[in-house]
Order: sequence, then C-alpha cells, then structure tokens
Amino acid sequence: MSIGNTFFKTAFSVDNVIFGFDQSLLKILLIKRAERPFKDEWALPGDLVYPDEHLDNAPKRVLKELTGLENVFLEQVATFGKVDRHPKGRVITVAYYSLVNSANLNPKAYSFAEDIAWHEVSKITTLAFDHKLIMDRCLETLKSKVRSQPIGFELLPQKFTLSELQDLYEAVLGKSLDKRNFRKKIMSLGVLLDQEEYQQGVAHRPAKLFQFDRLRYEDAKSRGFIFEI
Amino acid sequence: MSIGNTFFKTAFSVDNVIFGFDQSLLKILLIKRAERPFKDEWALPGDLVYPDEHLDNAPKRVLKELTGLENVFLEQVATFGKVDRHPKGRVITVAYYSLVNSANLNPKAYSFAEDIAWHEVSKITTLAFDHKLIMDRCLETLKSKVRSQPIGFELLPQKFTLSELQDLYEAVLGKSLDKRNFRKKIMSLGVLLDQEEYQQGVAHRPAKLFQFDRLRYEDAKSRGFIFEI
DNA sequence: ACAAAAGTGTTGTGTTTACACCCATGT
DNA sequence: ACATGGGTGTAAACACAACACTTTTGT
Repeated sequence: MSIGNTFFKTAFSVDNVIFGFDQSLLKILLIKRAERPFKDEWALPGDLVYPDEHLDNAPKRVLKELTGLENVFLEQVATFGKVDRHPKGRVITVAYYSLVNSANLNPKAYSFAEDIAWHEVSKITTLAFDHKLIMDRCLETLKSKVRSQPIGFELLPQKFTLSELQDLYEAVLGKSLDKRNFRKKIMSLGVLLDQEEYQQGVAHRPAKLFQFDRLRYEDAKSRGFIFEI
Repeated sequence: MSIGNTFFKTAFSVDNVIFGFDQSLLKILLIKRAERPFKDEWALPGDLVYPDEHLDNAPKRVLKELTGLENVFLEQVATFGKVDRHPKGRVITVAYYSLVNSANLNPKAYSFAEDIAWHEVSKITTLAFDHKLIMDRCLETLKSKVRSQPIGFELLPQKFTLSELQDLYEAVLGKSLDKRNFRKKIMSLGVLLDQEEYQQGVAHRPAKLFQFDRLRYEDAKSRGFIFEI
C-alpha cells in the first residue's frame, strides 16, 4: 500500500435518519446512548464503517440490526467532516436517510444504546454530537425529493387512502394542501392503482384504498414521464 | 480515544470536479497522472484529507494549488466508498464540484500530475479510478441546481451578454432554448443589472452587457423569492 | 339525527410555449 | 451590400389556485 500511514488516523462512520409516518406525524427513530460521550442523550443510530465493507452497506447493516428491515428505501445525503465534531477523535460521518413503514415495527436497542424510540420530527430540538444538523439536512433532502420522486409511498402501508397520502405530504412539506387540487394532481399522474376496496369499521364514509403502481411508474419514466407534485 | 484501532485502516480523499465554460462549451479541469496506478491517464484532481483538516477545506486547498483561486463556488456532491475503488488500498472519497470563470486562468500541474488541461465534458468517455462515475454525478447535480439557483453566473465573466448566458444554460442542460422565452424569463426574475454598456469590436450589432445583482437576489430571496429557470 | 371524514367541478389567473422579422455593426 | 448575431411581441394552450356542498358510514 503506497499511501503513507499519516492518513489512517481518521475513522469513518455512517448515521442513519430513519423516517416513519404515524398518526399523521412525521417521526424519526432515535437511540438513547448508553455510553459516553453524550450518555443518556438521544442520537441518530449509526456505526463505524468496517475496513472491508462497502460504504453503502453500513447504513443497511445498522437499519437491519435496529428494525430487522431489509430492502427499504435508503439514500446517501451528505458527509460531515468538521475536525471536532466527535469529542473522542477524528470521525467523518456519512449521513443516510431511509423511509420505512413504521406500522408493526418493533425496533430493538442494540450495542451501545440503552433505549430506542420514535420521536416526532418537529419536536426535536437537540441531539447528541452534530446530529441535529444532520437530521435537518436529511429533512431538507426529503422535502425536496418527495416532490419530484414517488418516495412518499415508502412511508405508508401498501394500501392507503388518498387522505393518508395527503396527510403525509402535508407532514413532510410542513404546509397544508387543497384536497381537491391534491387529488386531481395525484390521480392525473396515473401511478395509483385503484384497489376497488374500502376502509372498514370507520365512523364515517369509508375511503377507497389505493396502491402505488411501481411498474407503471417505471414504464412511464422510461418514456420521459416526470413525477412532480 | 475509545474507538478501536481496527477502524483506522481507511484513508480519505476528496475529488474535485471543476467546471469551466469556454467557447460555448462546458469543460472540466483534469490532470494527467504522473504515477501509478493509472499513470498517464486523465483523472480528477484530488488529494487525501489531512487528519487535522476540516473536510470542506481539502477541496479548497486542491483548487487553490491548481488554479490559485479562492472564494469560488464549491459544493459537496456525494461520497464514494466501494471497497475496491482504489487499487492500492481502501480509500473513501468525497466528491465536490466547483464553478470557475476559466478566462485568464492558467492552471498548473502539481505534485503527482504531469499535465493539466481543460476537457470538454461531452467528449470525456473514460477517466482513472471511478472518476467518470463521479464526474457524471456532479454533472447531474449541476444540471439540477443551475435551474433552481443562480449559480450559472459563476461560470461567466462578471459582465456578460444574454446570449452568452443562454449558451451557458444550453451547454449545461444539453438542450437548446428559445431565445425570446429565455430572455423574458431571465429578465422577469429581476436579478440582472443592466450595465448600460455594450460589446466592442464585434462584426454585428453589439450586445448589451449585464451583471448578476447578488444583493438584489439575496434580498428577494429573504422575502421568499425563488429563482427558477 | 348527528358527527366525521370522503368525494367531487368550475372558473379565473398566471405561466409556458411556439413562432418571424427588423436592427446595428464590421468587412 | 452583405454577413452576423442582437433584439423584440403576441396569441393559444396549459397548469395552478381558489373555492362549498353532497355522500356514506357509525353511533
């Protein structure tokens, strides 16, 4: 290896902003640290990258350890590399965000975490390390991507109502949308599959259930179609 | 330092996609490697990140060494971390892109480069390492950002004509634009300062010169104005 | 019968596109 | 006088925003 040893003093981690959507609220999964530094404070789940591990594998590994989930939406956002961002040494971290359907999910605290829980995004004011900064950046990315790519569906169960979808967009974008205009827009994109099925046991007119039609979307995309809400 | 030594086997670099615009063509600055691996092949300029150096400083340092330029547009794009992307060891690299006005610029080959030159982006087919992939990713980012942020001006001299600006957008976006519609759009944004000055010595009707009005843009932005071409 | 959320169209306004000719300068 | 790029307006198509009432179910 011709690269001088001077350069192997830096460690490398990933941090994972795991978004979920529950009771019309946008949430993220946080761990409570069992160890110093920042013992007993809430932090993003993350880990060091193994020397023989593909960078993109590390956040997948973290996510699986926490939730058991695989093959969910996960994308790199940015890399944070201030010299003093970790009090114990030089650690450069790559931030990823993932979108999961949090229903029936029972996340488990692992390794140096003493607790794990969903936190409402809009109520988080501080986090360990520079994790608040990282979360904010991931949220910005989510806000901008959710309008130009069909990723919102990842946060919902497979079958959902149009109102649930609208609630989701409102939670992510942080603003309310006009019901009729929203429905016209989303239906005009032609990527929702009508399940001819309805909600049951609700104390009001039951809503129709829809499903994201990925095949149709991929097909349209290959012909130049652009998803835009 | 509580982080085990297992994790200090990875080195870290930055690579810099430096865009310039010249004769209506979008170009990037490449170095020809003087050393193995990939000796005599063209590559992105880059360097390892010093252990006590803020990550964001590294690409600035590289850019300054090459061109003497400071305070130019420079932004992080993504981090590439496949295990085998560097044949000599584990090197994770963070890609940045910068936009410079290449007129009167005399870049110098430095350290392990034997040559340096501007290459037309659309003619580049292969580069050392995974640098073609990195370049493509930066180009995608540029394409999308140039439409929603006033960064195109960074590639032009301070005073420019509307046709030069249109040529620039056409080169970046890779498609031609309607002259009248382009002018209506850009003028309606209200961020160009009319210099009441004209081209000289051209064999046709001389064009008016404009300048990007950064103050006015920042001001409008703070009131919710959105730049969009 | 009431409460609660689902579902549905129209109209005005603003934005985008398509398109062709005259103007000022240098040679 | 000719070649070269600079500069300008209008109309049609389309997209977006604003807005209120009826329907279906459970209690």
